[in-house]
Formats: sequence, C-alpha cells, structure tokens
Amino acid sequence: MNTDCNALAELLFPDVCDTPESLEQRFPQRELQEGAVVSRMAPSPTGFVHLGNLVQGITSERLCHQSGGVLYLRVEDTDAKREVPGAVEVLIEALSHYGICFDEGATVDGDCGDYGPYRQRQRRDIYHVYAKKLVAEGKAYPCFCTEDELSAMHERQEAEKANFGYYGKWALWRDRSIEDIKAALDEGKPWVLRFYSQGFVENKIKFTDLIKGSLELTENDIDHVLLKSDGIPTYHFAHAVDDHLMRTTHVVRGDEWLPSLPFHLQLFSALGWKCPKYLHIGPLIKMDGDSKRKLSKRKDPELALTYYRSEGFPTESVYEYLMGVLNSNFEDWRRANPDAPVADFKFSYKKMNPAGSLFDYAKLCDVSKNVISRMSAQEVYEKTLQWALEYDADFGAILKDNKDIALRTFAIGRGGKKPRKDIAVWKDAKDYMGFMFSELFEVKDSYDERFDKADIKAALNAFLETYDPADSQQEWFDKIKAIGERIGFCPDMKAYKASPESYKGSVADISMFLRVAVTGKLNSPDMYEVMSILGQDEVRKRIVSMTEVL
RNA sequence: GGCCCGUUGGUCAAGCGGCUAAGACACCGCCCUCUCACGGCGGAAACGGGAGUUCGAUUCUCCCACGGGUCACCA
Repeated sequence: MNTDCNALAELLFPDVCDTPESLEQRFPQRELQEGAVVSRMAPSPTGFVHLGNLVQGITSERLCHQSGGVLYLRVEDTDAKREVPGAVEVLIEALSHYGICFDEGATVDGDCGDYGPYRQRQRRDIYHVYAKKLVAEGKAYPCFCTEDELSAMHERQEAEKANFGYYGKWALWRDRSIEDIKAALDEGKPWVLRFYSQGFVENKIKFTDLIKGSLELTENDIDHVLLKSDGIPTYHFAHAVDDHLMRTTHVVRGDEWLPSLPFHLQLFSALGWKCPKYLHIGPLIKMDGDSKRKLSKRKDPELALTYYRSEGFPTESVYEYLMGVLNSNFEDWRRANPDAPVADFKFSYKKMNPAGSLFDYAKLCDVSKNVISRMSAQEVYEKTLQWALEYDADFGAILKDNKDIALRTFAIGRGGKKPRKDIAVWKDAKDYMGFMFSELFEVKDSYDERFDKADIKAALNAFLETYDPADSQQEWFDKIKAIGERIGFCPDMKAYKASPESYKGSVADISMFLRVAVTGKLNSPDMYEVMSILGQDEVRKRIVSMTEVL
C-alpha cells in the first residue's frame, strides 16, 4: 500500500521538487515578543468591501497591534471566475481609509514581507508540495468524478434521505487501485484531489473558540476537495497551508465557517501541524419585515462600505460604531476619554458577543453626531467640502467659494463643554447651514397663523430701524425684547409662561419672526451669531424682502 | 432533512449561583432656553417555554420552541 501511495504521489505530482522541510526553513517561526498575535485579512478579490470585512479587520488589527504582533493581507484569489480586476487596490484603499493598515502582505504594487507570495494563485507550487505529501501518506487521493456524476449522487442521497456529500460508500474513488487511477489519467480525465477523511459522524470533538467558547462539533467524514481540477487549492487547503507557513497565530473569520471547522482541524492534524486559535464572529443582522436575517450583499446597500462614504459618514463614526458593537464598554471609555485616540482603548476579544448583532442605523447616527461634535470647525469644513466635491458638486462649489462663512458657521456652538450635535453625516450640513449662502437661501417655513401679519411686519420694521451690527449679544437681545414689548409681546419668558393669555406672544416669537425672515426656517443656530456672519447688508435685505411679501 | 450556533427591555448590550437585573440608542414627560441643538432630571420597558441540579438560578444540565448559519471543483 505504502509503495502504491508513493508511486501515486509521484504519478500525480511529478514536478514537485521542494520538500516540506525546505519550506519550514524558508518560512521560519517569527521572532516576536511573548503573546504577540499574528493574524491576517484574507479576502477574495471580488471588488466589494463590506461591513463584515471591516468588523473582521478591526478585530484582527487591534489584536495584532495591541500585542506587538503582525497583521498581513493575503489575497484569496483561488476562484478566478469571481475575481474582479483592481479589487485588491479597492480593498486596500477602503481599509486604510478606515485605519486598517497592514504590516506585510499583498500591496498595490506587489508583495511586502518574508512569508509570501501573498496571492494564493502564486503559491501553487507550495500547495503541491503538501498535496504530494498527503498522497504519499495515503491521506489524499485523486477523484475523477464529473459534475454530472456528482449531482446525480446528490439526487440519490436526497431520495435515500442520506446525508449529502462525498463520503463512505459514495466516495467512488476513495480506495481505487493505482491501475484504475493510471487508466483514468491516461484517458486524460480531469481530476481533483480529495482528502481521505478518517472521521465519523458518530464522533464528537470538543473545541474552544475564543469568541464562542467551548463547542461540541461532529467529526467530519466527508472527503472534501483539496485541489481543484486546475491544480489550485480550495479555501480549506489553502487556509491550512498558508496560515501554517505564514505563522498565523489567530484566525479571525465569520462564523459561517464554523461548520467546516472540524475539517480544518483534521487537515492541520493530517499535515502534522498545530492549528491556530480561532475567533468566529457572529454575523451582522438586519430587520427584514418581522424577521431578522444576515445582511446580504444583493439586497442591502448598507452592507457596502461605499454606502457610508457616499452618505457622508466620517470614517471615524463607522469605526467607533463598530468598535462599540464589538466591545460594548468602548462607549463608556469614549465618554470618559473624549479626545483619546482609539488605539488607547483596550480591545478584548473576551467582550465580543458570540451571537450576531443587529445593525442599528439610529445608533450609528448618534455615534456619528458625537464624533463630529468633537471635531474642530476647520476639520468639519474640510471633510464636508471633501464629501460635497465628490457627491454634491453644487454644494461643494459653494463651500469652496465661501470658506470664511462656512468656517464661522460651523464654529457656532462648537468647542465648548456642550457642543451642538446637528450633523450626523456630511449631507446634513446642507440643511443645517444652506441658508447662509445666497445660492441656497429660500424661505422654507412659514409663520404660525395665530400671529397677526401686521405685528410681524411691525416687529421686522422695528428691528430694521434699531439694528446695529456693532451691538453685543446682550444689546442685540435687549432691543428685540423692547420691540416686542412695544407691540404686546412679553419680554420675559418666565412672566410669559406664568400667564400666556395676557400677551400676544413672547420674545421667543419675536425672535422667530426674525429667524424665518433671515434663515427661512423655524429652527436655526444662534440668531445673533448667524446675523453677524451674514453681515448687515444681507440681513437687512432678507428682512426687507420678507416685509414685502407679508 | 443532517450538522452547528444563538435567545436579557423596541435596538445594542452589562451580568458570569444570591443584585431593587447596569449603561447607551430610540421613545415619552419635565427643567434650562430667543427656536433648534446641547445639557440636567425623571418615566415606561427585558432574562423565550418546561423540567432538573442547588438552600438559592438570568447565570449550570437536559428537552422544546423560535431565530440564524452551513451542507460546491465559492470563499
């Protein structure tokens, strides 16, 4: 048997010249401090970067960089059919945009690091060394089944209510003689390499996942494909070989991989390797009608990272929201350390929830308002401008041409102990401050019908008469009170609330008359500030035109 | 269908055998206040169900229900 296995290995992989030993030497153990985590992101280059990638990326990145370890990028391009040109660039760009930077691995212009190549298709020869070894040891064998045969098998299994898959009596090529194999090979039939599973579904294995805790799984009895007919490995085989040779200590991935974990464990064991620690992250869920489901690439635009960019969420907001989902104590930490860099937060996988989390848009907006409220006016201006130039060109041009006004408007109520929180996404800036620019100013709201138009007009005219841009805020406000008092509006809010029926209204209403005239809206930031930024001429012009339409 | 994971207020979540079961978002009320925003105070709101183990279960075990994931030469 053993001689047969060796002969088969030679027959299948005549060109392999490297040995497992030489590869071990080529990729030695990393010399890192005690407890250093080596992890990776291993996406397939589909051109679509989603929240799940980021969640996994943040987790890996924190674990590595908090421990003095290494984070690398490996491109899982084993499925040529799904590959999209330029996807690697898109991915690297998107992740670095969110602060995920790699220490080694695939880069835009090649590889960086001693454990490459980091693109799986370029590692073909490496996989074949181990494929040959497994065959020689009787742990893998070629299978010549066609797609049709396989699907026929699946149907029969369905009819017999048997478990699906290539195993036991269904594994047609499992114990074939070398003569049969030779014959098939001579006919030029395509073949895949399958794992010779020694597992039984009757057996349970115990395993501890760093996030899920202790698990009891069923042993794998399926002879999974190791190498596809083009000689390129499947995910499973590549995972074992790469993570071993690249000296990965922690594998962070979505929990959709949990069902194949028993197989991976078997593979590591068959190859004689210690398996890495695993962290299986629960999925991001969303409400769909009354039920929940995993966020889907096809149906949910909010899964794509580009969505947040075009909506105008600062990258920090998305990052901090996700950090809060991963480690819920992050929120408390952030409140206590409003200005500290996120890297100061002690991230722990132990705080991660084993279940999936529902994506909460309202929460994201709240986080984002807080993030933006901590920024300087300058920063808000720059980021709004950057966003607008890309997604709202007209607004972008206005911001660019009116930098001073924009900057001063963003500065209203900013920087203090209790900053305004009006903006969750850059898009909000337009509604918030559009009236500051003549191009966007329009009267959107109207006066409450309970007010007499003559009173409104009188108040506006009185304001025009007494308005002096040199007034202090107190002087300005005193004048408004006086105007109101003269026409029967209470100047003192407390007195007004005590007996509202004694007055036509209050000083708040007089302010509102001005506010609608000047900003076109019922709500706005501080009127005194707004007026001083707009300037006397513009303020007068707007009030005059309001008196004309009344 | 097989296998696996999960289940604390509307949502995110603390909790890890004994608590009046944190906190945040959203919601409601009040206060502050020239509107809004901010801030302050308060309110409503939860351990899926059933058996065990235990002096005592949200916490441990089992069963059920529900939800999710996975069963490819895709990752």
